[in-house]
Amino acid sequence: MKYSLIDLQKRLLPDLVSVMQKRFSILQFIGLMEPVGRRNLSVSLGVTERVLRSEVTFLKDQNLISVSSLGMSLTTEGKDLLESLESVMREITGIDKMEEQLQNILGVEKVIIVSGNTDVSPWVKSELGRACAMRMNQSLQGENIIAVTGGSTMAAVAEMLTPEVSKDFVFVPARGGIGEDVQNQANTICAKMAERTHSKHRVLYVPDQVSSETYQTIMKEPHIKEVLSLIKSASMVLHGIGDAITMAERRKTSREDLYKIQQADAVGEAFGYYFNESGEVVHKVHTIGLQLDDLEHAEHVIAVAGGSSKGKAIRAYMKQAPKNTVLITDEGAALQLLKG
Amino acid sequence: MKYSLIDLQKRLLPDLVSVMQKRFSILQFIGLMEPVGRRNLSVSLGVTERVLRSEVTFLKDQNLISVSSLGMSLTTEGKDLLESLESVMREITGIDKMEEQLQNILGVEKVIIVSGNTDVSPWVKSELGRACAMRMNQSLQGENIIAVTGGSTMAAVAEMLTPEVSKDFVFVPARGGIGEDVQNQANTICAKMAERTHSKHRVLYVPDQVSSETYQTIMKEPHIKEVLSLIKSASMVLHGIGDAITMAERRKTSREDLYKIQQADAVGEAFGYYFNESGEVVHKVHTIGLQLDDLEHAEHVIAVAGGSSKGKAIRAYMKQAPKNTVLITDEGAALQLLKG
DNA sequence: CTAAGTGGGACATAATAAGTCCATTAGGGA
DNA sequence: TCCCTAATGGACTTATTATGTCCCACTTAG
Repeated sequence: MKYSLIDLQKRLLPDLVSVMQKRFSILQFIGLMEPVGRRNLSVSLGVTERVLRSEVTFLKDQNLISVSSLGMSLTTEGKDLLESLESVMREITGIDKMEEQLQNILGVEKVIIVSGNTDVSPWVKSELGRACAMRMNQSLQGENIIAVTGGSTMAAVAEMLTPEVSKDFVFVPARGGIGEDVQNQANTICAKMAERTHSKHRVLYVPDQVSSETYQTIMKEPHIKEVLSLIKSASMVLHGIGDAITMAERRKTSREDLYKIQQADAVGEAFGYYFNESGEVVHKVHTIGLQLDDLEHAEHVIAVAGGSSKGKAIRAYMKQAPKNTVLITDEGAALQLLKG
Repeated sequence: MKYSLIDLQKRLLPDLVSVMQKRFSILQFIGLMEPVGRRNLSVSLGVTERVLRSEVTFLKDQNLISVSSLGMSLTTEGKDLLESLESVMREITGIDKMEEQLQNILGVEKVIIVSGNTDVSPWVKSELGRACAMRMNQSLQGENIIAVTGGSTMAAVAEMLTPEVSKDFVFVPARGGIGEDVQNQANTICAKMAERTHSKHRVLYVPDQVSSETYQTIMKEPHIKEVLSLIKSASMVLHGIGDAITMAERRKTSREDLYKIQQADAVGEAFGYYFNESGEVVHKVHTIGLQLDDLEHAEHVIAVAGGSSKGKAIRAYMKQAPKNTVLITDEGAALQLLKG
């Protein structure tokens, strides 16, 4: 894999872009409003006057702006620089801008975008995983219960976890009996995550379709009851988002359910819930564990999904998603979301 | 004029390159010596252990290196990054490296290189001027007497001065009677510099070739005496470096002097002194004002000259140049200097 | 078993950034 | 002409961050 200059720099100096962005927008505003005073400018930019002042002295030393008793203006040099910057910044901060835009559009806590498109470049899935692991590392400290769903994306997240993240985790499958191949089952993924972080996990095996009677019996099982209470008290929920039809087909969905899903124009799926384009729940896999309403009570909710083909699914689910959700996605999906 | 990405970044975040360089070399060393411990590494890199430690924790957080009880090693990611970095850094820090090398080779206080080649791109001369103005800004505060020579390069410096540099300057021509066209005469340039910085200047008009008798008379002139004493007490000397033959031809040099200069294989010229490739003075324009020996007593000496055609001249003069000289040149000349 | 190497914890201190308040001044409108 | 507003820049305090310093526990090679 080949890194671009800016990627290298981001890695070696992570707040390069944010600093550049800050100074760039100061120049931009001055260019727009010149001559302009500090107070005036600081409110426009939403920074305190003091930090603006520091920036201003810096820019003055760099000979990019000149100050007079009328206010600040760009120097000829500053104008030239700004001109070159305009095009460069669009490129550099494209992703950052997209994150911001999506945060606003989707109305969630945070959107994290990794560059690339999972549909085109499979390795981007690992990048999603890494971004998720990083986020977990940032948000969590000490003991935590983490509820996890299945899917290949979640499997990628598991692969990117390291013991450094923490050791006091308990991973639990978010819901029982969502039949997939073993490798991508929630139970398997929980085990993998626990292994990679040197922490613990629980399993939850329940038959998919059961009679009401059997259901009651199962629910009385102490082991099951414990896992269920763990799920309800999870401080973090980690889940993927899938394309409705793909998911339905992958699972052993009954013919009538499949028909129902198709008729209702379901496009998205997350932890067993199917959503149409308006974000309404049109079908729900009947099983125990985490329910949609429970999400709001979790401190952290991270949704991970990438690839332009998942754009619709993500948009659909996001209409229902609780505000405390953090969406981790890729450029491919992000562009789809913005197109909408 | 079009700025490149890295130029923009340097301007918006001046210590970007130095930070990148530092972290890059840490990665480089670890890659070379892994596994290696902190103490060991810190002496190799010549940084204190504590700052290395801060860097290490940073690199660890970035997942570029891994630490164990054996020491530090690169992660796979770190290796990938390093590989990409090797080529990028060569490019980015090429000029910085050249500056360092030339400082050592020439044995002067500082070498500042601007990118480009004055011979090819005329606008680079303005860049030289800007670099000089910046340097002046950095080194000088309060009241200063500045002795200046003539030449088109010095004229370019004058063009780039701004009132921000300071207002308490007195510009004086370094030497009298070095005949050139009016535009590039020391007197004209001093006037221009004074005008652009809102400060003062003096003029010094003396005939080129005079009899000993006339000379004595002139020297008694109070106005001349004052200017001469200003020159001797200048805290900064600003001068260009020229190609010997070109300069000799441009001046109204007598036939015998021209012959003398050519016979002595003079290649370089600065403030009326002609130097051969060994740096020996082979001819000297007889006039009053700044003498070569006076340079050592000036606090700051800035020599400005660019263009690959001036490489030889610069090298010749630099053999004589006082140690407190700051050389401002361009890539074209710098490459010539390094070739030698 | 020892000794030399390792990382990392803990704390003091220096350097830097940011918050806060105010003095001074230039320019524009009445 | 004069005053009022908005401007910068100085000065001080406080918070945050980087660095210097010392030491301890641990691993591993010999």
